[in-house]
Amino acid sequence: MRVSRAAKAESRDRIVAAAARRLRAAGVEGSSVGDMMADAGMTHGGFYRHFANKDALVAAAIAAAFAEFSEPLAAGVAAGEAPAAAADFVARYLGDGHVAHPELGCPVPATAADIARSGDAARAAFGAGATAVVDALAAALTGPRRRERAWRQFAMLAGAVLIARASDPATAAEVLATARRGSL
Amino acid sequence: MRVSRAAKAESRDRIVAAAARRLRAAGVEGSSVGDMMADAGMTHGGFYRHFANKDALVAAAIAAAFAEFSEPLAAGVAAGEAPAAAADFVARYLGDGHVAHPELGCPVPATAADIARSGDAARAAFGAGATAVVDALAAALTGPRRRERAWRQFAMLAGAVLIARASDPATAAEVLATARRGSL
DNA sequence: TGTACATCAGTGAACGCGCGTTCACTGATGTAC
DNA sequence: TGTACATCAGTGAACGCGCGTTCACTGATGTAC
Repeated sequence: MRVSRAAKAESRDRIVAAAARRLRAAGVEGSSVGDMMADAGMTHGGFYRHFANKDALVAAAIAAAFAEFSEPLAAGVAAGEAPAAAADFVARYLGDGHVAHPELGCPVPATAADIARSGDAARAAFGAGATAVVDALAAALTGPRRRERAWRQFAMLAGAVLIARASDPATAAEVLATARRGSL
Repeated sequence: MRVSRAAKAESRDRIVAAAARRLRAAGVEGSSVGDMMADAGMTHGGFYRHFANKDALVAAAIAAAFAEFSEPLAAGVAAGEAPAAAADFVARYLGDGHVAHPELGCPVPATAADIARSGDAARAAFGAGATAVVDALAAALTGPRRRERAWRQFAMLAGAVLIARASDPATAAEVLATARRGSL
């Protein structure tokens, strides 16, 4: 049963969106092609009409995950409200909801270690996504070396959430409270 | 062919050491029990004489990896040379060698996302390891809120290396150079 | 200290299972006239 | 605009493979006397 070009494009979007969520929750090796296709409402056999292999989907999903997660920040910056958007981004990043729900969160703590073991396409998408976040954060800063300070802040946020998710509750609470108190 | 108690303890140490390296290089799901046993010079069947299951080995290996990686820092602090030891630790952390060789590096960027999906034992070992690093870094600082500043610095280091490993070369170079210039 | 036997560390085959990928098939869509 | 045919999105079975774990077996170690 062939499907229209528009329907195919919608299928692809659903696969990428499903993958973007599942990859953040379960990791690259913990997310099977069959799982992600089922999340998108299809069976696994049709996968290769859309992607050459699993790696290609991972690369597309990483780009989509960055775009989705940083959309409010990017929109605020585009609207000329960079400082408020950046403050909201930091508060959201260090919030309990973000720590508890990696599937909707930043791709850095959720997927970076897996992407480090992936191909060039996924790494390029990852680098571009991280750079876009830092560009937006830098737009909210004033004074010298804004871009450098944005990079260090983003690295600190990602490291804090990464450590919190992997630690016992007491350690997680300590690193998060500390990060919230001093967001650089 | 039964083996002496001392030989069994040595076998266990070899398994844990092999796992500590392979888990950092390949991740939890990318490191099979058979691979790690082969690294330790044994076949996979004997594994369950030492550990109840793969999760138990992961927890032991995380503790060993933290101890191995932070040993120079801990030794320097114990010798009363905390500031020099902390400076060496930061330089080593952000060095090209550490970025290129996760198998001998900090467990945070290499394994945290996997440990976040593991059981309580692995998370407890992870939290204890991270806390020990921060305790040692705090010993090198002066002034108020030393422990908080040590946590933020460690989170920034881990985030920077995590992002660098997962990004294209240009982005990796930028985040590393930035982290080196401002280590908080 | 010497002997007889129970224990158990390590081996290698086997288990059920899920993985990424391939393929024959279907029928609706796209295209050529 | 209508028709005939080629295309191809999606299905579901199948492939070879590696996974975590179990188990019967071995022979050296540990223990009881």
